[in-house]
Formats: sequence, structure tokens, C-alpha cells
Amino acid sequence: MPELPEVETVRRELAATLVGRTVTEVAVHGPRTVRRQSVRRFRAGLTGRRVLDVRRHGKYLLIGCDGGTLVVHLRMTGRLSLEDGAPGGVIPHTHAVLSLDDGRRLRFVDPRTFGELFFATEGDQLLADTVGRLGPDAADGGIGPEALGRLVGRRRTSLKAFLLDQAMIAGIGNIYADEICFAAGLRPDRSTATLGADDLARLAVAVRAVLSRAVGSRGTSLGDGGYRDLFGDPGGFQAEHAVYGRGGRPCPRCGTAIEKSRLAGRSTHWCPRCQG
DNA sequence: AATGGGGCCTGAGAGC
DNA sequence: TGCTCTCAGGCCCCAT
Repeated sequence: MPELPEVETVRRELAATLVGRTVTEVAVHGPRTVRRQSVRRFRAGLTGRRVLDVRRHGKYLLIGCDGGTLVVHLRMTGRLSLEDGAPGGVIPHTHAVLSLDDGRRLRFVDPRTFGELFFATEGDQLLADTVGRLGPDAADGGIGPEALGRLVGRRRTSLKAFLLDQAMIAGIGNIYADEICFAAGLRPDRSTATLGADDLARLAVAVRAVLSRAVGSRGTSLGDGGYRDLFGDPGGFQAEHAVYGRGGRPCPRCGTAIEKSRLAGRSTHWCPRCQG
């Protein structure tokens, strides 16, 4: 579920609370969450490390420590939470708990177990296999019309599939792909081969505008099991969705009913009048 | 070679 | 009430 705005919200909260802390203990429950390396190596690598900074590339969280980086990907249902005081009751689907030197704990919960954690040292192949395959971050100020044009290249695919491709631009998921297409006035099934300079210009503006507004609203939370931040609080951007999750309801700009269908295997929403 | 579809998992909600 | 079915925000892998 979490896309760039949600991961960025968590990143900011982690940066404000974790930097300077030392990991005193690492507990892993169930091997699937730490699947790129042995649990032994994960625990040995992370235990005793001090957190220096918290960065993000696309949907990956990069918690920089002295001697390596804790890499976190929340995938669909992963959630990080910070807890004070004594351990409470058992929280279902807890796959990892990091104890900190100030008595707090960082918990990783993930019902669908798609999310993952690993600890990488500098130059680690694990980094090349994951973060290293990403395109530029979608919130990177350098993604203008020219950069988009270069990324599109000779690709012949739908605009939606292009926006979702993390090797092209990193950080956009299904919700924001739909919102960006709407903001740019472009149909999500529009072929990238037909995009002109003016389309790319509107697309570049839309990417930046939608993501920056979403970060400002601390991301999107849908339903009960949806995204929550480090302290359990939901985001607010769902109230500003123009198309996502609004199939059959009126377009906020022209009132035409929003279309919903499947594209690139994903639910897709758009206004048939405003997007061409 | 790039692209679309299936698979990985569990839970929520709809429909009967 | 309770069962079954569909769907879900991501990404890897495979066949085409």
C-alpha cells in the first residue's frame, strides 16, 4: 500500500526519533520477512549499530547506521511502529522488533508478509539487486520534461505502466499513478509513444504537484487495515483524491462519472472527459 | 528485449 | 449468522 508519500512520512518520523539511537537487540519472528539473507546475519549485522541518518529512494527506506544500512520495504501491508515503555500484548503479524538504547522499540508488522528487511554493508550486492535497480526518485526535483522524455525513450506501453515501473521513476504506485494521470489531463491507457513535448511538460508538473500535496497531507490511508504512520496515525490525502477509489462518482472538475477498469493488471480510475 | 499475467499471502467486505 | 467469492496500495518471475 505505501507509496512515496507514505514512505516519506514514515522516513521523516524515523529521522526525528531514531538518529543517534543504538539498536540493542533484534528479534525476528518468521523467516519470510528477512529473506534475502540469513536471520543470523541480519541480527549480527544490525545489533549494536548506531543510527546515523534515515533516507529514502522510491519506496525503500534506508536507515543508515555506522557500518551498514538497514533497508526496509513495506510492500502492500507492512507497517513500522515506534513504542514506548514495557511491551504490551501480542500484536499479530509482528515479524521483527528492534529494541533501542532509550527503551523504545521499533516494530515491523505485516499481515501479507510481502514486505522485507535486510541489513547491507557498503557495496553489498543486496543493494545493487534492489535500490540499485531503481530509476530516479519521483520526488527528485530533476525530473523535468526532458528527463521524462529520455526515460520514455522508445518504449511503447501505457502511461500507467510507465509510471508504475520503478526502474523508470521510483516511488509511484497505483493510487498516485491514477492521480498523476488526472492532474496531467492524460488517459492512463495513453500510449507513451504518442506523448508530445506539451504532454511531457504537464506530466512532469503533475508528478511533482501530486506527490508534494500528498506528502503535505501525510499520505493516503484507506480502510481499517490501511496505512498508518510510525505512531499509528492515518494520513489525510484520501480526502483529496480526484479519481482513485471514486469509480462512478462525479469528476471534481467537470462532474462526469469517473471510469473504473483494469489496466496493467491494476484497478484504474480516470475521467473520460478531462483526460485525453 | 520488453511486456503482460500469474503468483506470493492474509483480511475485509460484498453477496447469497 | 455464516459461508464463499472477489479484491487489495507491490514486486518478482516466467512465458511469449
